[in-house]
Formats: sequence, C-alpha cells, structure tokens
Amino acid sequence: MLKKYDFVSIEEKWQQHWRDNDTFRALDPGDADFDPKQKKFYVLDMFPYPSGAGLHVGHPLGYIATDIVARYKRMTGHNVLHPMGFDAFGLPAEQYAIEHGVHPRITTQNNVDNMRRQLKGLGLSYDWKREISTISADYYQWTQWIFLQLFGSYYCAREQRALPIETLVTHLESGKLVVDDELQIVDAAATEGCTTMPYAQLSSADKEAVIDHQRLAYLANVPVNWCPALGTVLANEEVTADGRSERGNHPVFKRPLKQWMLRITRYAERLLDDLDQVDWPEPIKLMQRNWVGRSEGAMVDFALDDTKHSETPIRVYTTRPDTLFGATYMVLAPEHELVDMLTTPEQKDAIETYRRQAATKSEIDRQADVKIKSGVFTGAYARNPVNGQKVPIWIADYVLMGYGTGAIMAVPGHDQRDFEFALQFELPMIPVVMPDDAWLEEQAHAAGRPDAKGDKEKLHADYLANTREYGVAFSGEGVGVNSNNDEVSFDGKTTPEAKEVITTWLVKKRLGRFQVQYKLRDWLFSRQRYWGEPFPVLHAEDGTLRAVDNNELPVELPPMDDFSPPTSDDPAIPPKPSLSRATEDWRVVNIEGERYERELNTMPQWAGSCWYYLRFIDPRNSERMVDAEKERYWMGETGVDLYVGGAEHAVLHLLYARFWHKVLFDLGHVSTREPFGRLFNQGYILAYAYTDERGAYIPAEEVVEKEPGLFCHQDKPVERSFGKMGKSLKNAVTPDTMFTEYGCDTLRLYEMYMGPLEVSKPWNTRDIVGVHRFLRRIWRNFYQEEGEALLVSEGPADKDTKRLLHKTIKRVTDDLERMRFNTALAAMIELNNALVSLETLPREVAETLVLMLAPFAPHISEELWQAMGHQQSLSCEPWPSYDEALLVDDQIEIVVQVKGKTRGRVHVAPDADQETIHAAAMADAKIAKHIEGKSIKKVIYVPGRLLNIVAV
RNA sequence: GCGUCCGUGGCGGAAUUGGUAGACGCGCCAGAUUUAGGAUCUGGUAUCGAGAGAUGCGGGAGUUCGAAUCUCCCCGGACGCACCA
Repeated sequence: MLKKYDFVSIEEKWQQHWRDNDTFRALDPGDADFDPKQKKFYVLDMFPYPSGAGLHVGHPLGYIATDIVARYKRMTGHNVLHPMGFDAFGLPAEQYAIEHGVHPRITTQNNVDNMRRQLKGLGLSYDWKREISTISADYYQWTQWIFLQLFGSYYCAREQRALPIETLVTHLESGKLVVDDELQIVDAAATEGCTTMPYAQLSSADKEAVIDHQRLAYLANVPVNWCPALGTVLANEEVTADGRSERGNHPVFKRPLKQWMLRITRYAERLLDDLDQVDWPEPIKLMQRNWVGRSEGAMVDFALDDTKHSETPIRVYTTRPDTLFGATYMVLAPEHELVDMLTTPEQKDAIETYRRQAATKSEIDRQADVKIKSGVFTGAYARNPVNGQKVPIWIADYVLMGYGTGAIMAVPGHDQRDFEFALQFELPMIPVVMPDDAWLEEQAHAAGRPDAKGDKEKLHADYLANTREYGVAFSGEGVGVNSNNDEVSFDGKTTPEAKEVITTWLVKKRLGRFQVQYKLRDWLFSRQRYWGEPFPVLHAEDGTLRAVDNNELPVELPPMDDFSPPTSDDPAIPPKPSLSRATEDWRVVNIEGERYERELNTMPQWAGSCWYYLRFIDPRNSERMVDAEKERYWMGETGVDLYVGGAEHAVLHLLYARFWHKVLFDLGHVSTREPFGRLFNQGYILAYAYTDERGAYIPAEEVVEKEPGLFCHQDKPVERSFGKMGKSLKNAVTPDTMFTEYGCDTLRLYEMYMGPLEVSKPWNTRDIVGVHRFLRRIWRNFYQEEGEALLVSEGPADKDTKRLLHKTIKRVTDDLERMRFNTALAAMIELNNALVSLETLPREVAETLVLMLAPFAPHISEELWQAMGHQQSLSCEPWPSYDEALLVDDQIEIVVQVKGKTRGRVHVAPDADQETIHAAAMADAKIAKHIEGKSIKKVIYVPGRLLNIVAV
C-alpha cells in the first residue's frame, strides 16, 4: 500500500485530536497542573470583526504568525495564553443585517460561526475554551461596568490620575477645593485672582453640574459628525479627511447634539509619555504622538478697543509668543461666540452672509479652497497687549473653532497662512524675527530681489523694508527685531529666549500664561444605532443622571424586530436613536417610586474591543471583570507579550484601549500601566485587480492571461492594477479553496514564505506549489514512494549531515526569535534538500526536522512524529538545541580581495591565523597577479571571512 | 504641502554588526523518466563577452581598504497627517 501525503485526512485527524485532548489549554494560577516556575507568554491577535464575506487569505497572515510564535513558545517551556474571540457589535454588522433583512443577532451569529470554522481549518492553536464575543450579555456586562467606572471617576490634576468621584466630593465638602464663577474647580490654596465660592453654598443643581463637569464619562452638547445616511453620529476618527464616513463613504455634517463623551484629553500627557515604555514600531508611536498633537505656547488676551466691552478680552493661543510684536490683526473662527457682539452695524450684513456660507460649506469645499483665503472684517478692533497697537478683527474660515480658542493673533510676517491673508486683504505686516542668512539669500534670489552680493547688512535691510516682496513668510527660528516696548525687549534674542521672556512678562501683567495644548479631542462615545452596548444610565425626570446599580448589570439590549435607524438624506432631520422604538417596559424604570428613562444611545464599536484582552484571562468570571491574581500573572510586567495586527488600528483602537487601561490602572483594577508591551504590525497581502473599459472591477479569478502582459476577460482586454486584497477590488482568494487543493499546512507555509511579516507583498497562487513540493519532499524522505516503510534509521548521522542539522537549528531558532519566518523556512528547505540524497534518515535528524517544522506545519509534523513511534502530541516537546562545537566546518573559505575587489578564495582550517591565510593567498597565481609589481600598504583581515590586501 | 518608510534578476524575496550580492522559492531552459499529459528527478538560469574578464542592488555624488547597508542631492512608490495657530 502506498503511504501518500494525504493532507486532507491528516489535517482533519489532528484538528480533531487537538480538540479532543484540549491540547492547547492555557493553565491559570490555581489550576491543578499549573507550574508557577514556567514563564508566561501572552500572544494575541487583534480582535477580528466577522464579516458576511468570510475570510480571504489576507486575513490569516497575522494569525499564522502568532500561531507559530505560540507553538514555538510552548516548545521552549512557556505557559502560553493564545486566545481568540469576536468583536461583533457595531455599524458594519448592523448595516449587513439591514441589507439582508435579517436581525443582526442572527447574521452576526452566522458570520461568527463561519469565521470560527475557517479559523479552525487553519489549525491555529487557540485555547478555544476562552472564546469570547462582545455581543454576549456576560461580556458586555463588563463593558458597561467599565463605563460606570469612567462615569464614577474624575481626573485628579494634582495626583495625575483618575480617582473615584466620591474623593472629589469629599475635597469639595471639606473646602479643600472650591468652585469659581464658571463652576470650574480650583484648589483652595491657589485662588489668587479669581472669584470663588465654597461648594457647600451651591444649589443642588449647581453641585450636580460641578461634579458632572469632572466625570471621565459625561454628557455634553457638542458639535458632532452627523451622518444622516447612516442615521448616527461618528467619532472624528471615523470621518475621512474629505468629510465622509469611513464606513460607506456618506456625507457627514457638523451639528450640535447632546452626546456622551469620554475625557481622554486628560490622559493626553500620559498617553504620550508612556509610549517610551512600550516596544512598538516607531511609525505607530509617531502616529499616536501626532494624533495627540502636543504643543507648547501661550494663551494671550487681547483687549477690545471698545469702552463698552473692555472687560471681555479675546483670548488666543499661540505657539509663537515671540512674534507678538508682529501681530497686526486678529482672526476669529466664523462660529466664534464673540462675533455677534463685535460686529459693527455697517459690517453686519457682510458678516452674516459669510457665516452662512461657512456653515453650509461642507468639509470637502473647505478643503478645496485652502489655496484661496477668504474672510470678512467685523468692523471692530482690539489692542495688541505688548505695544497697544490697534489691530482689526476679522473672521475667516481658515481659523478653526475646534483648535485652541477658535481665535488667533495673526502674524503675517511669520506664518504662511497669515501672510497670504494679509497680502489678499492688504493688511499690515511687520517682520519681528530676522531669518538666518541662508534663508534670506535663497528667498531673496527666488523673489528676484536686488543681489546683496554677500553684504549682510544690505540683505537684512532689504528684508525688513520689503518683507511682502519675499512671497513667503519666515516661520523658522531666528533673532528678534522690531520687538520692544518700554518694559521689555527681545531684539537680538533667539526665538526660544524670546518666547520665555515675553510669556513671563505676560504672566506678570496678567495678560497671558504658559499653555500646553493638544490636538486630541474628547472621545465622542454615543451612537444612535441599535447594535451596540446599551448605556447603564438612567435619566430622572428632573434631568439628573443615575448610574444603574452594578448588581443590575447587564442592561440587556431589548429584542426589537424593527431595529433600523431612521435614516435620511436631509441633514436637518434630528437624530433619533433606534432604541427610542423599544417598548416602554424596557425604556422606563421605576426605582423607589421615582420614574427614570433609560439612555437610548448605544456605545460605539470600539467599546468592546477596548478591554477584550483582559477578559481572555478570565472569560467566565461572573463576579469580576477579571480575577486579580490571574490578571497579575498573565499581564505580568509588560502586559500582552506580543500583539499582532494591521497598522490601520494605529490611532483608533490602540489609543482608546490604552486610555481605558490607564483608567483601570488608576482605579486599581489592572496591574500594568500599558496593555500591550510589544506590538507588531503585519503587512497587507496585495493582489492583482482588473478593471474593464468602464473602470469597473472584474472578478480576478475570471481573468486569463492570453499572452505575456495581455489580460483578458471574456476575450476583452482588461487593465491590471494592484491593491489590498478584498471585496471591493474583487480579487479575494479564500482559504477554503487552498485547504482542499493544497492543505492548510501548505497555506500556512506559503503565507510565511512570501516575505517578512511586516511588509506588504503580492499574493500569487502560482507560487504555492513551491512550498507544497517542500512538504511532499519531506514526506518522501520519510516514506518511499513505493511502500509504506518508514525510512528512519537508528544509527547516528554522518558528520556532514549532523553539522548541517545543527546549523539549521541555529538558523531556525534565531529566525524565530526575530520573527523572520521566511528565512527560517528557507533553512529547513535547504536541510531537507540535502537529506534527499540519503538512503535513510537517521532518527536524530528526522525527529529534529519534524520538531522544527511543527510550529509552521503542525499537522504533517504531528503525523510524522506519531509515525516515528511517539504516543503524545509534539506540541510540548522541547525545542531542539544546537551544539556550538558542531557548527564549525573542517575547512573554511576566505575571500581574498586586492584593494577591495574580490580576486580569489582560499580554503584553510577554521583556526588558521592571518599569516597562514596571507601565505595561502600569495600562493594563488590569480591573486598574486594582481599584487605583482605593487607594494603592500595594508592588510585587513576579517576573521573567518575575508582578507583584503591593499597594494598600490 | 508636511511627516514616516521603501526602491536588489523575468517574479516573491535573501544578504543578523560596513566584509563573497542574488540564499530559498516561482518561472524559464536542457536532460532523465513517461504511450502522452501531469507528477517526479538531475543540471543550468543577473547583464555584457567566445574567453580571460568587465559591469551590476532606482539615478548621481561622497565617506571607507571595502557600501545593497553610512551621509548628501535627485527620481519613483507606499502609508499617515493635512489651514492645528
């Protein structure tokens, strides 16, 4: 009987075996066989979102990689936590359900089932007993619980961490903290210069307001991204730069709405600082830093030149207080609250027209008009605080309400936008920073200024007199000029010095203060959709809020037949949450005779994925989010040891999850500052896509290559392009077809063999046969083609084979440590190719090869391991080790260069010294020829590698 | 526009620290086996050249005994941000 490589039955057999024997169960502290001496290793894939289309071969790339790591770590003696679950709430699932006319609970369940089947078909070594899903009530109970933690805490500015809100109340009641006239909290010890009052004297409504103002989860009337076509609001992060929804590409409009917000901005500094503690790809860290967008500058008050309103200053934020003497006008965002008050009667019509235009202009139009500045004069003036100059106040949409104070001091000499605006509206311009000479010379030349011929004074004078003519603003650092008043001067001071001096002066004069500013906004946390976690919050009839008691959790999502949100093309229709259609017995709650209405918004998709890595540690705990001891064990010093996923989550998921984790850390629920110690971004799998003459995508599998370079669909030539594999480009390849044609071991190998995990690379089904042949060749090295005799011999391996084996162990081990799976495979292929010429495989070679292959191609490895007489799965066999002494060759090849060019090679004993090698080189006629007639200046010897003779 | 990363055979990619460029695989060529096809096996495969040899890592310069690797400029591509004061 022929023993052939029947991958289909082998793979089914072992998947069944692993399932039946619980092979990959991770042991927790307290479990019977738990070994506290074993090191833990938590390796995690990014939470997948099961779509209706199922997986394509691009999805498992990271899963295969983490599976290899997980299997390798088990063999190197680690206790490995390698779980999988499903993120299934949210817009995509709900949209899919609406399109198919089926309830999302059903479609989602189907999608999850299909995805689980596909994942299991890949032979991934997950501990499936820990599977979780964000949509099950025993999971989202804890999502709601975490929300209540946020709702029930505030950020203590002094301790720089979250504390229970009760602590704040205690401080307020004791008078340690007081409240100012804007109901902001002030330390009683630092009330100088502001009007304050004790908390105890406030009305109960005001007390409520003061407290609610501090909660990490709060309700606010904010301008939101309203997407009528989706019937919901979206987070800033979910809106593309051209003002459309990331999901579905629908138009998005700004409109004010009362929404739940999370105070992530309080954590901006720590989110930034703690990036230094994690082992993440630098580009991702950079993206997070840019997203947080920290800047240092000053808040400066400009008094109005108007006796009636001299008490109301215009506050601006600037990162360049050193240019204050050059501020020749001001600009407010069109939506700025002071615009109505400021506008003079003569300018009223013009201002109103402009504001209307700005309000109706979509984000796309605003983007398109960046090149041409627009704006209108309000008719009002302010006074520059450093020199008392009267400066006109304009409104313009190049100033955004969402950043800083929504108002700027314009310094046309040193800001490109202000420069362009000043040119267009003929506003004055005063240079107050002298650029460096290189800049001056270059710009003077570009602008066609008279050549100063290296005369620096002339160069400087020309710039000061003709700044406008230079065509660009100098926004770099330089030396102050034209910058002095009776009390302060920073003429001659460098930019950093000037910033310091002027801000200190402003502080002293009570005209401004130092300010750190962030681009990061608070996180908009409500959605008007059905398919999400309900908020555990009740609204009393007097408008106050009440958290649902912890023992009343979860607040379950009510079953609803009609769950779709009212959508519209009209941005003016007010948003109405889907849950407003729920029956009254869900919506209305009576507690102690009080009537409450439930919150009708639901949480966004990110909520469930913000903390799932914690639940995997203790997925069935009904008493706590996660058991403290288990959490300390698995999160260890640095949190998740390896977290693999795509770079598309760089700022959304990864920033949100870090924020939640820090809150949980502050409140003592988790033990590490950061959730993910090491992050690894896999590249994308790309594939060819084809478009017809209309530019529409054609299913890639229907395209044939008629002749080299000519691709046709139904005999019509089509255009070939290249992109991320997926539904939209119609170029997806499913793993299911790969399973039946080549087996999943082959698929796993191919995905790893394509190239380094972190880079994007093209899928090419044609190339798969290469690794499939490798597996077949391995099989044939164990089983002769004609018989079922196992070709494993008990004698020792010959010296060369043994040396190659140990070299291969070293290469594969090193490559696994640095996650270079492609080269690890290449090493094993080389070893196997060398084994083909042997009559039989010595057992030590056969077993070692199988063990090394096991993380990559576990099914065939288990089968061969069993064939060699082992009863147990190899999953916890020790990883092969190599003997350094066996790595040394009998003879080594030394490259001989003459003046850096390779002229020959000599073969010497591995311990040969430089003189021996030199002599051997000189004995070589070819090498000697190149040295002939020259004198040797220098000889460079790189031990074991190369000898370079420098002869002239 | 700004920022980050990347350009190596016909293709995917190797080259761990500045030290033999092209490992390994696909494809292709030749041979073996086979009724044929497929599968398998053996050998070859950067370019120019008959050859010795010369040239080659997007292009150009530089540092160095020696550069795919380090520096500068240019060209091309991918990703991110985008009037952020």
